[in-house]
Amino acid sequence: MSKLNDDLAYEILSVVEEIPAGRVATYGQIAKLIGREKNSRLVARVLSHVGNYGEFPCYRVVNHMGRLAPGWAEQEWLLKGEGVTLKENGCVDLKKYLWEC
DNA sequence: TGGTTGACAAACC
DNA sequence: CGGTTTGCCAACC
Repeated sequence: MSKLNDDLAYEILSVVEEIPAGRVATYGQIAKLIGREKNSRLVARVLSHVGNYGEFPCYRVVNHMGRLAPGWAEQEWLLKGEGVTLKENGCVDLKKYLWEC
């Protein structure tokens, strides 16, 4: 196992862990925080691979449109449980719930 | 070794 | 916000 991959996952999860409840962050936001703004896909890839590795609130991470992860219905309920409302299209109100640092 | 894919983003309409 | 086009970079085949 490459330590590079593990370290990247650690950085991502470390940021994800700092996301407050009832708030969401975009992949680009996290990618920038870990120094990989151009590589927002890597963040998504890692999160998809770890799933719920260590009870990390990866469900608070959405894409730039506020769209949730495809093939993951549970994420919607989790966000609702935090007080995040989703639109009919399934997009989060980034104007209100986007995490600002 | 090299082309395709992707839990994406920014720019444009 | 929503579709379309382009760009980026690592993983996958």
